[in-house]
Amino acid sequence: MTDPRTDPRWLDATEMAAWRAFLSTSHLLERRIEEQLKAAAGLTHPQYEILVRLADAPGRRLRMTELARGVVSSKSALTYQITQLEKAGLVRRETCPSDDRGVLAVLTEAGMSCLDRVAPGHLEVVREYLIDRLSREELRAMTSAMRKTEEALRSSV
Amino acid sequence: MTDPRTDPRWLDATEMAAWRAFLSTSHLLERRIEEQLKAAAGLTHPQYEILVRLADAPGRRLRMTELARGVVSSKSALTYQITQLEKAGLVRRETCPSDDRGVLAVLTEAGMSCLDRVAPGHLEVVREYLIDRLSREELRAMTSAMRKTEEALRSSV
DNA sequence: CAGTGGTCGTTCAAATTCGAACGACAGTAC
DNA sequence: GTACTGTCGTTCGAATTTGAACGACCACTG
Repeated sequence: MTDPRTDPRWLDATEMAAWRAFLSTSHLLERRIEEQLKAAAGLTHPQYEILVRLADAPGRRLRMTELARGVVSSKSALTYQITQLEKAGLVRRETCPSDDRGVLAVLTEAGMSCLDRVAPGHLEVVREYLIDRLSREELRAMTSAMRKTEEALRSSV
Repeated sequence: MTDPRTDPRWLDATEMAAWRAFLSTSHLLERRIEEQLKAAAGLTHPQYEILVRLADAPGRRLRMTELARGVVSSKSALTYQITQLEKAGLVRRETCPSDDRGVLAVLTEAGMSCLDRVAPGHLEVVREYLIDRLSREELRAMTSAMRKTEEALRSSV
């Protein structure tokens, strides 16, 4: 384990360029996606991601904590967003039958049809700016890289 | 130009996996970086990025709008953060000599030494979770991919 | 010089985020 | 059963972000 106080290993030009490109691009893409979702459905990106995760889950329902892990947000942020989505009728809360502490977020029919309506336009943005611009080899390498980092970050918490 | 309403080109499994890995990883990494910077220096990531951009700029100063472009934030968010950094003594404002509307954000000596103090620990995180885990080929492919997307997003606005 | 359209940075209200603290419940040990 | 330790989801206050609206200024036109 290196000690950054005594061994400041700077990034070389190539590494720094990679990091900055990643950083700028993730922010720019986030901005663009947010804009598209807001215009198309009045949804924020976190809200959309919640709907997606629920739609993929067995029974279209997930425990709050598990959902928070999936969408990478704090528990309190999820509580807030589920409340918003509940007001909009896209999600409802159920108490967990096997654990009285637990709460299940459940995708409603309205939520499902909202997702069906919004997903194509959203995915078109993802295609237009990211997926369709990458060669098959770039796509493969990026996925591999992202997975390594994701695994490292998830297992370190 | 395809119409998402009539031609919903879904992402195949490989593409979807790539997109989700990118999304989760960028959020997880953002979280980890935020945590490290907060603990090490009481800085947020946006604040740190502002210091970096100013340190790299000629004369260690940049126009507000140009700086906002660089760090990918709204103008109002930048106004807020520059005010915070000014209170901390890391940045000061100057009026632009060539344009009375303009404001220059200038990195102070304290700001420069703060950056020197904080950068190694920050870059160590970037290394530990991203850079050092990637092969040279993955790094190259990721940079190429990110640049394509970044350029597309910057030129479309 | 007055007029016009655009850019600059700031202000404002509203929405969202986070971490810390909390009460409620689960699981285990004794 | 009682006590202890940990997890669950929520609440709270503080900090931050956003887009819209604003006044100030620039550059150009006539």
